[in-house]
Amino acid sequence: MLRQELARCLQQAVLKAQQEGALAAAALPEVLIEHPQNPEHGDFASGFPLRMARAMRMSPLAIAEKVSQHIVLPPQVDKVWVAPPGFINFTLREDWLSTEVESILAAGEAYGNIDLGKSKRVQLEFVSVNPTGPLHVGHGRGAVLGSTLANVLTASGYAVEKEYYINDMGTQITNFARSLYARYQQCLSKEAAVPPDGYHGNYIIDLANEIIQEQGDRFLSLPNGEAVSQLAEVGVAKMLQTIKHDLKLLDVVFDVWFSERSLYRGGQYDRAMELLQSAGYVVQKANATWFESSSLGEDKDNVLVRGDGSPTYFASDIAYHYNKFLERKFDEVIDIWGADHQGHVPRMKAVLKALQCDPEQLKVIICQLVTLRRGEEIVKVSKRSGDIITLQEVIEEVGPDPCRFIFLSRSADSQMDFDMELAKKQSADNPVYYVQYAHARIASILRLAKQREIDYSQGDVSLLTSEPESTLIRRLILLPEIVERVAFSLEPHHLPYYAQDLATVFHSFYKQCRVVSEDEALTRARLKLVKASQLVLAKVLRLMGMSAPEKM
RNA sequence: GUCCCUGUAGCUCAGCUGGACAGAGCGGCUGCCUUCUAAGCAGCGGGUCGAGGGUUCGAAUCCCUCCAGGGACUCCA
Repeated sequence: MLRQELARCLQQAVLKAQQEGALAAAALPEVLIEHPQNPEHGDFASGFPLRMARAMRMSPLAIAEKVSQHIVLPPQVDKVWVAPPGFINFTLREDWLSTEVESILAAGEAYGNIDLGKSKRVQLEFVSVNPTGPLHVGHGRGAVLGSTLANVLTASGYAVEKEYYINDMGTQITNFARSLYARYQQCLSKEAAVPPDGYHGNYIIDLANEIIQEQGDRFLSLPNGEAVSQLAEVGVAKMLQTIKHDLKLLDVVFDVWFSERSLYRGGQYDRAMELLQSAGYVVQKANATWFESSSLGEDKDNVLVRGDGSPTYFASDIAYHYNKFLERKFDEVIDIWGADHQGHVPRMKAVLKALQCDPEQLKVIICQLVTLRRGEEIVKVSKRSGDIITLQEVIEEVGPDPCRFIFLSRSADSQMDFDMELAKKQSADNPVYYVQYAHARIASILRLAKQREIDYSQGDVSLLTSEPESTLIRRLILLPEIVERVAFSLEPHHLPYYAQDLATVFHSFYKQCRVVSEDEALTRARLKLVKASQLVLAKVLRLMGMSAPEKM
């Protein structure tokens, strides 16, 4: 990328200046190239001389002068100049910028793809909600974040696998099954009560009725324990169907659905525990089996196997990550967890150390909570109690594209209010539609061109020299950098901001530059630019998992 | 009590591993549709960047203390 190339040029210039004695010898920090906020400062800039001033015992401005004298400019750059208090600025050549339009057209849908990943195998695990109830908004956030990251990492040259971890055993599943059994009995006019720590939501009743419709009252004749365990199977399968269905509404699709129980049938659990044991991290105390995380710098130990002999969620998760790293051998694993799992992160890092893996291979994104509200009123989403608003209802009310856009527009670090009233009220002026409208506008221009049978394949892009045109091109060629940045930082929220910015620049161009006009040569050139804009806009929308409408 | 996240314009949020006058959307106020989509464009107004110290040539950004909101500290997941 041009940015890296400039950094290299600068570095070489410094070295050369040092060799010639123009600059004092000093260790060089990494040369950073940035985009100045103010366009008057050029396309790229570096504050490198400012940082070197002390070590070189020279004024930043003087250093900048020396460096710029020694620099060999890459062909894309028009000029380099020095600005106080010691910046080195670069401006791109207008004729090079216009040829970038051709590059975009040539790359087509692949424009923006980069080779950061070098085909490294990355597993992205997200959502992984207990199959004991429908998804709510908070889960939607994780789903959108994860699927978008998967899109971007794929575009960045990683081999990505998306996985959903199904917690299909353990205490919560038992609570769920008992609750379901109670509702099942109630629906068949039997006395029964949902356990206090069970699931009280109405969806359990619907589920019970559905099972009755399909399988009748056959569970009544089974012994209590058998009925519960069979209903657990049926109930979990049905909840998973609902979850899959809801995720599909947001265009979230997984490659692998991984069952927690399979870790026990497949021996991963035994092998992982054996490994920890032989490494000396497993101790027996207080009637339970513990992972001695305190010896790895944690503030306390954690239970692996309870007094009653049942393994904890933590033990399963150890077996699961053992499987991810040592059996499936992913180069990198990214887990997206809710804020309530934040305390789990250092534990899992400690586990990796114990398993002789590099903790850096595991990246955990903690996604802060979502509060759902309608104006002032906070809407409850808890699964275990009373009335809830499901993700499905939110999507149906707000629409999948606005949902995705809203979820993506905030960094995972910050908690968000999802205001249904606002989301719907804003619809008309929603940034979502603003971006999509730009795409639809483009489609409309291209339709007109087609209707008039304008062949712009031979358009001459060197005619694209006006200010709105070059501003637009400058934005278009930012796409690979945005992709890189999102892939590197694992922060997809930069995408919607870029999309919006691009749309703004396009709308402005549209207003100032008539595309299909009397001037045939200019028309052909501008149609190329418009087509390139469509490719980039559609690409960003696709990365965000949103639709790129031809008409609105 | 310990740990994690957050605190930037009336509201919702960006601010790229310290940089050149602090940005966007919404809301408010002005203008702009006989030509490719006005779900648009152009402009105005609006901020002691939670508070106080510190590091630095330079801090919204890094360090410390404090304040406020949220979350985690279960043989729950």
